[in-house]
Amino acid sequence: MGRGKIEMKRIENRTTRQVTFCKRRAGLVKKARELSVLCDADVALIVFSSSGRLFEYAGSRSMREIIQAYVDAHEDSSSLLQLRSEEACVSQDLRAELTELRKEVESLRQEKRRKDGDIHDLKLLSADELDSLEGEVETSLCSIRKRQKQLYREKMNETFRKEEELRKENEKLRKQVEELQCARWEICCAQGFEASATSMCTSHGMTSERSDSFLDLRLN
Amino acid sequence: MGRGKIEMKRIENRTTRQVTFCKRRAGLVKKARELSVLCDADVALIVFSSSGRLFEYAGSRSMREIIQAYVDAHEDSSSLLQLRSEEACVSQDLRAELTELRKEVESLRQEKRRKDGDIHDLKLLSADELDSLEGEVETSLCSIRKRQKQLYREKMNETFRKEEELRKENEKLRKQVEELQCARWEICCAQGFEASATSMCTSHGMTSERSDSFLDLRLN
DNA sequence: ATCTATTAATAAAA
DNA sequence: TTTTTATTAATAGAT
Repeated sequence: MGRGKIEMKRIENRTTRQVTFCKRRAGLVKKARELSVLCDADVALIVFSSSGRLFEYAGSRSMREIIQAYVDAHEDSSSLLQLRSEEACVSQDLRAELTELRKEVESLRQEKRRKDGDIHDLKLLSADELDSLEGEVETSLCSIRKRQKQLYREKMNETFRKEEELRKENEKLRKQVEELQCARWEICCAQGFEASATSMCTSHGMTSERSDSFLDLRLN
Repeated sequence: MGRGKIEMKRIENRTTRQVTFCKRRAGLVKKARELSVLCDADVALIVFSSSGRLFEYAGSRSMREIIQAYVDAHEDSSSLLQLRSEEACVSQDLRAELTELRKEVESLRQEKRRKDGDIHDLKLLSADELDSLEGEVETSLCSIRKRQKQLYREKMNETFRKEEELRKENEKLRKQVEELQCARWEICCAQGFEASATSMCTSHGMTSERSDSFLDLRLN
């Protein structure tokens, strides 16, 4: 990407090297930031120019935190690094908790990655370890499906219960309606059969069909 | 640079984010190496994926040396006053980290319990959440089984390779034996056929069967 | 993992 | 230095 390719070796011309350093350093920092933002990653970049000038970038967390995390990940070499400021400022028990928590988070994350089937972590396992992991995950899957079924049953039961409730209520309402209609019918009878029955029914918006079947029921 | 621009914010789709992370991490490391080589710079790059996996690159010098140089550069350039405020910040940072870690441990533990199929935790999930959990665990199981098969194939290939090696060695040895026996036979011939052939063969513990087939081969 | 249409980075020149 | 511009490189989305 440029007016021509360049060989991947130290640029001999001092000026060209300096210019390239400036441009590429800026590009590298930009890319580091993009990785951090797009992928929610912690990125730390330290660059010393050939003349010894320091440039740095830290995304998501502070440089100190990221370096600390790096050191934690290489526990055995931690003594080689001096992080005196931490020693000076944090009380003993707080630091102990921090160490414990870091360890636990690391171990939980690793276990999570394995259970998530991350290929990089699975590659660290032997055939036997893989088998037992498979067993664990299978068991989990069974439990999850069992719970799904249980939840499904619960919901169905709930639905049935509601249905039954509604059915009973319907029945009750139907009876009330019937009783009320019956009462009204009797009033009709009391006022005289031939003249008033049809006028009452039609004046309350009943269809002649509905009215007929009602009459059928009452008269049979 | 791709089939379209992308917004510079966290990629929400988990799969896309992971793929992008892989690609861009590789790109970033490549660029870091190029800067280091072309411009003779010391470059240190530390990347933690969102799942906590560590990736690193150190050019020109070791990571430890570059980090040490970084720490030294900060110590040298800070006055007493600046150092104090920095330390105060560091202490703040640690407290914040502690809080974050506690939260993360709790959330990882809960997720673990869910993935382990703990009924109490599963009961907190809705049907939809259960479905997506089921999907995740199924996918994990597939990955684990894929890795099992891969490992199995690798082992088989190794076995085949060894077998082939042994077969070839056997062949070579068989030829050596044949040549030696042939040479011995010629000596026998030179000493006279009828009298000495049988006595020589039997005197070196050959079974008559093996001896016969050998004679057959040589005489046909 | 591999491919390819696009965008992004940058080498050289100004 | 910074800007411009011709080229190469990186990579998003698809497969």
